[in-house]
Amino acid sequence: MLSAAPDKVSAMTTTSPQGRTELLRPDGSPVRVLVVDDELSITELLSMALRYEGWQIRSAGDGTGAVQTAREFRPDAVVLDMMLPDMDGLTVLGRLRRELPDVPVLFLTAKDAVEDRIAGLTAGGDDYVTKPFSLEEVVARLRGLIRRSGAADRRSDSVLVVGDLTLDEDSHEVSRGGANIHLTATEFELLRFLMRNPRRVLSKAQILDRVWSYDFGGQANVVELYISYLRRKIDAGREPMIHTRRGAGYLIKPATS
Amino acid sequence: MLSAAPDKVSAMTTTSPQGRTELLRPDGSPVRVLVVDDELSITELLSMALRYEGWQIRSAGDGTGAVQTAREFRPDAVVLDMMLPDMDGLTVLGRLRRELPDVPVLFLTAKDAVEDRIAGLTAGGDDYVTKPFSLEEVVARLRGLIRRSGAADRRSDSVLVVGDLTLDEDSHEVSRGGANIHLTATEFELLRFLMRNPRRVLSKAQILDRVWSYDFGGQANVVELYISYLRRKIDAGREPMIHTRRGAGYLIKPATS
DNA sequence: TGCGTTTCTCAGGAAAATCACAGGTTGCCG
DNA sequence: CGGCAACCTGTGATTTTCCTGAGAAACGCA
Repeated sequence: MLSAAPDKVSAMTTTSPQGRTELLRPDGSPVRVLVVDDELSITELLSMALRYEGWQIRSAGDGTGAVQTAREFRPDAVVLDMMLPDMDGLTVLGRLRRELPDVPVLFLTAKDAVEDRIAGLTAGGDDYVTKPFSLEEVVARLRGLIRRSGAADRRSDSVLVVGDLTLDEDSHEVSRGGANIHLTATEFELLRFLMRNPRRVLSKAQILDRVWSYDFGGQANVVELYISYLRRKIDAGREPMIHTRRGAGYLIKPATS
Repeated sequence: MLSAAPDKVSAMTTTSPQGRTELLRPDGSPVRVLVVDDELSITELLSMALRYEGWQIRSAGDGTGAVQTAREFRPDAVVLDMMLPDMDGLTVLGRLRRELPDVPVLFLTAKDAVEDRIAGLTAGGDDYVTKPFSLEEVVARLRGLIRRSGAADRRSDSVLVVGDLTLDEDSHEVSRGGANIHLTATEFELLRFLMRNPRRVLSKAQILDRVWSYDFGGQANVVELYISYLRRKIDAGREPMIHTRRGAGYLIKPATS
């Protein structure tokens, strides 16, 4: 096997004018991701979200198609549903690996299947999320996988910084002005979403769509509630960083400005 | 390097951004490992895990293939199942040795295999693990073999340190703040895995995949249980180093922070 | 074989997180 | 300034996640 894999992604990053951090391949071309799921609604949802990340997406509805597409598309990462109509998830994995030995895979599994036997899936550096998932979660995991699969440089990529607020995606640690802040899982994901889009107004609908699972059926005011929680922990006493744009949404920005 | 011992690996190490220590060959190229087993699922699993260590992997399904591959791949270490379809383990070993006199070999044996026969073999600096194995165990043994086969410097590499907690991979000694701590085999492997990934959240699935045998079919809460055991021994009374990230996993970090 | 150790299952309970609900507050408009 | 819509947040019920004691089974060793 050739070591200098031509399709390897280095953890090169660039920051777009909007302040969004994007992953790019060494030659500056967009990252390529293959999405495999038999439910069209899922592939559509994922494709849209991942395209929004600036990535190039292809999708397949079964194992055969996945392998075929992988062969010519040569993705940098694969999102793979474990429940496919034509073949077992592990079989697909094996065939994918024959085409692309080093490609990282993000598995999608049913919630109750986790206990059964996901043996060894995360051992090779791969990862998984359970259905129903939130888009932020999928994107975050994918970014992690891609980052780690490339040249293992750039640790700073796992840390988001806005003003004196920092969020470490590896250790899940958040601090403002040096002081550690404990966040719950949902608070963490919400803050991550805000911080990945600094100085940009995010509507409640957008937030709901990205941070909460796609099957969330609750009241829209959970967003208000969690923004409230975050403020208590992030802005408590200090100059506020989380701002409300009445009728539009919320945004985060450095305190001093 | 070309003249003296072209395939020799010095125990040169480098520390990746994540804090993981990697083995490298003197010229900076990745370590090469040949995996030999007739069960495809085993070679796949091992290849995945070892590749994740940053090593270059080739695999073979029988003795003939192993010798052939070894000839041109010239690995720095070999993982060799003693039960191969075409020839006896000892025969394979002999032929391998003719190709690569100094390469260290990690034997895979069935649990009930005659142990004394293996014991004789490992006298030459080789090592073995019994099936079913845990990936952490295989990786650790391989690292040891490779480290020892190279220039015999850097034994300090076998000691992991996080804060005032130290773990010696060679002697299996663990101590915190000078005080010796006795751990069982499983506790030791779990702690080693945590300490090899300090300040990094490790999910229960990840831990299960690396620390427990690949055929473990039990409840995922063994991880919780062993974390509990470790805390009793490591953190007892002291400032805790093992932390729970609810809904995400566990991580270890120095107490003072 | 027998005994101490280790591994693991099971289950109860504690703690934490999530979210609905509802009343209070704020900003905006005429 | 009044009224309305949008937003904020206290309270508590429900659910999820985690911790740990007790004991059974497997193991290791003499």
